[in-house]
Amino acid sequence: MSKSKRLMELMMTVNRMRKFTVKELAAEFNVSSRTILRDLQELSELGVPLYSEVGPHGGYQVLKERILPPIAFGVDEAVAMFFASHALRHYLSLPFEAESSSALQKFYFYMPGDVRDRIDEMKNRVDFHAHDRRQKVDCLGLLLEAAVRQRVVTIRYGSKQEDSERSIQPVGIYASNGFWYCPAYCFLRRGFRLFRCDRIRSAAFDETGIEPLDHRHVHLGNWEEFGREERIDVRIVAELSREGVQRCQGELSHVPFIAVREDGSGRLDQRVPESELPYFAKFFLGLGGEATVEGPEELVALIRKLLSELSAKYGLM
Amino acid sequence: MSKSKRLMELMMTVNRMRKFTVKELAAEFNVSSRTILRDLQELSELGVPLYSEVGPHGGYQVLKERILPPIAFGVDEAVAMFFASHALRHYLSLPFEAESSSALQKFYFYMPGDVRDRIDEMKNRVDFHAHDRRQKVDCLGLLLEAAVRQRVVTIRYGSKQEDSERSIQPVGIYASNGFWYCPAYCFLRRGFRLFRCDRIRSAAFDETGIEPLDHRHVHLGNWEEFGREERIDVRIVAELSREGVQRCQGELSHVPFIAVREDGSGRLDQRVPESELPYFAKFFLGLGGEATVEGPEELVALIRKLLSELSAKYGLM
DNA sequence: TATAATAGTGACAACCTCTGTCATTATTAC
DNA sequence: GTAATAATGACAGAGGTTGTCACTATTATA
Repeated sequence: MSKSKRLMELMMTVNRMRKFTVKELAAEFNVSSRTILRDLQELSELGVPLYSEVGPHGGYQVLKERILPPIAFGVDEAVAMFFASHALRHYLSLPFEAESSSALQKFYFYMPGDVRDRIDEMKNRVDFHAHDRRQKVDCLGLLLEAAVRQRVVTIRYGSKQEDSERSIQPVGIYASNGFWYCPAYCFLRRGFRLFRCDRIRSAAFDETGIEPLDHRHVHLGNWEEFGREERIDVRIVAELSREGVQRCQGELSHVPFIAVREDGSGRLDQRVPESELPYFAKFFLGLGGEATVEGPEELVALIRKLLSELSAKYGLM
Repeated sequence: MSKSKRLMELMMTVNRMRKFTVKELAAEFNVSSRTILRDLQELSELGVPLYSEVGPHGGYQVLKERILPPIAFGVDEAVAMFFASHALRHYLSLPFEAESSSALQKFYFYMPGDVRDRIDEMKNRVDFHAHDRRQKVDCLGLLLEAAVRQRVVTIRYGSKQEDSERSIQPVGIYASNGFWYCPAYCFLRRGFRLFRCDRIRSAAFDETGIEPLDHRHVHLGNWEEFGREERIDVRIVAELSREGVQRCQGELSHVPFIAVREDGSGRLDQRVPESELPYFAKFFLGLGGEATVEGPEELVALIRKLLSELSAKYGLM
């Protein structure tokens, strides 16, 4: 094998292995230890961050900075990755320690000229928005670590009514609509609940010895299925104007079932958990004249109640 | 310079240059043409997709698949890029032709073992949500191309009231809240307007010969500043409950100015364009009892009007 | 049709780099 | 102390690399 090829393969090999000795590599590549030593020095000069320790159980290591081997990317692929990563700048807080901007700069810098040109062209023309939030969330890394390692976390949580202390076992974290959310098993409520990370005032791994539950099979994709047996559905029916249809499609978090007519108006007919009726009452109120709720009766009653409260507040009755 | 180093640099060089001849490279690297030919063949064997043409104006080219040279990434950097790109799967439509998933697979495949482990651990535990939408948008690529190349596009647009045909010159496109938006200069209204891409029923480059305007200085970051001279601000003041504060922070698209008190309640005091008062009237109505609007008088009047309409509709008066 | 520009191949000798071996030093765990 | 490991230097020989030259093939252009 020629030296150049050996160097390339060596680069990949040392990246694959956490730890290795010169002897091992010499055996693997069928060359002498002396040669491997010289090769490793050359890799070092090429930028691979090697670190060595002498003595028994010593050996070589690659430091946490790894070399990504040469990868063939199509222009569009590289561009897509670039803008996806670029979108992370909208997040004030990320669960990763490193700033993604450094990775982005490297990526950009090493890109072939025409890809870079393409990116430059598009730089101010494409974006994946996220709501910009001022609030910084410090606990993301801890929550993620807890989710990965199945650990219990004690948090102080500011819910709608008041602050409370509780122990949770996170399922994971996700960003949505500019906020970070953490679904977790709540030992207080004995069930899965959704927490908003910016309302977590403080968080730390549990020290009181609460035994973690085995929730390795629960993840972001399926946690909602667990512990929701008490859910009762009611059927909402509402008549929507053209604008009402558009706002429902835009603002409801789950894609609503709406039969849309030729002229753009439509009719919503959807089952929702009974517990969410207060939310929908306010939602349809916010649509003003664009929506007319026909059922269920409880929902209409809630809307009437809100209406009279508001009428009183604004001096109409 | 040693052969290995020359090969590495050669790889970067050919990636940087669109087109090149053997002679040029020979001059640049101070070696003979024969050597460069041998090197290029070796690069070819290593996977760089080279293509050559003989004759005058011939030469070498690298095909559109480019080789990304070795890059040193920290674990966190690679992880961040991975998840950012992973988030693109939420988008049914993207302005890039390539599927980002192919890039992601390559990226993942070539990653050092421990980085891959780290990603696997986190795979179902971190996510950047985007509202999942059923609608597919076909015109994204065209709009983006038009924005980059300063071209005029003729669209059929379904606005709040009705469908209409108009010529626009896109500024760019961005995804927000699950929808794609396209700010553009509208030749019909003679000003910049925001279009929602899924409401663009059809789009094509203009054929009627409308002269594009020079809007190269207008981009996603500043387009709102152009052509908004008629804007009149009014000052909204509202008292908010704890929940009201949270909903305002979550749902208003611009970060609102809210003075938050110890107990979580707060007071909003913000200037907004007068034209948006109808929107805010409905918004505050949707907050129900969590908000009490104190001013301006026009806003309160709008709310009262909505209230009495709704009261009539729901049989309260 | 001739000419020039380009890629591509083969051969060969000179040169230089790479490789293995050996000797040696330094460090550290056990 | 001993064994395991990295690190360095010297040297000779093997083998790879390079430049030159001669030649072929293709193609745009005058």
